[in-house]
Amino acid sequence: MKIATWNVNSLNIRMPQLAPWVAEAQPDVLCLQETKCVDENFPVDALRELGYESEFIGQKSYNGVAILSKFPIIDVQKNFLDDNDESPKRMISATVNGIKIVNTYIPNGTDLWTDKFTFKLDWLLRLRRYFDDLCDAGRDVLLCGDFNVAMEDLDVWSVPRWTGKLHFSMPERAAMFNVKQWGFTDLFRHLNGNVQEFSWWDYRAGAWQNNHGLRIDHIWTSPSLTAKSKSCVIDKTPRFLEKPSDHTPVVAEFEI
DNA sequence: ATGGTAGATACTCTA
Repeated sequence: MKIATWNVNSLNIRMPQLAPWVAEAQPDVLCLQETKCVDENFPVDALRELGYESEFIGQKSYNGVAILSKFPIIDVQKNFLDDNDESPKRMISATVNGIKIVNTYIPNGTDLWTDKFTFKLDWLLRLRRYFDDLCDAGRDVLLCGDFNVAMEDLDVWSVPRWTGKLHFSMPERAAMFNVKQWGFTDLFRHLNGNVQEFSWWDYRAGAWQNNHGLRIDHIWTSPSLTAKSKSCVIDKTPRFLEKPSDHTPVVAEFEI
């Protein structure tokens, strides 16, 4: 079973790239972030023609997450239980083939110690509480998405450039580490050792051309699911296309 | 200290 995560930066504008990518990569489950698509406009039929059922929660212009699956999707939860209609649409969870999948678009934070930054830190506390309250660390649990946090030195193209900066600051990494402490393994790092690969390159300042990237898109797994993992790769091919998303997919394969 | 680009929206915000 193959599970992928991809921040598409607008699903509707990316459909012409998503369709051939899924035809080639053939993920059984594809978790999307930044769909920027209200539920009424979600391309359910087009995705069904590609072989996927969809569960989604979106809003106008910003945010939005979805789980696409070739297998039945059950026990869907959209956003946290203490969210309301005005809350940004950043989380969707569901069970597919016995795996509890939690797909997150973790807040960007904008700038250190702004309101949006403290919202990010608080959101990560709530994410940890979600696992404490509603998930069993002894089961197959997968947390994935655009985390907007690079966890280690190897995950940024330049440590001096990023030290203390948004996406790599200590408070963000500590908040993310607290989530990890629930029982997660960073699957890409676990299976690939100390390689340096990135999943996001800023559109600006020639970041892609200079490989000035960050690894901020992640697949984290609970112990029983880690034991069933076979591979975890970052597929850079969509980032080479004209008008790409600034993120590229991360794909994991399991013996399930 | 600032700007560089992209997307959605409607002349600005978010990333």
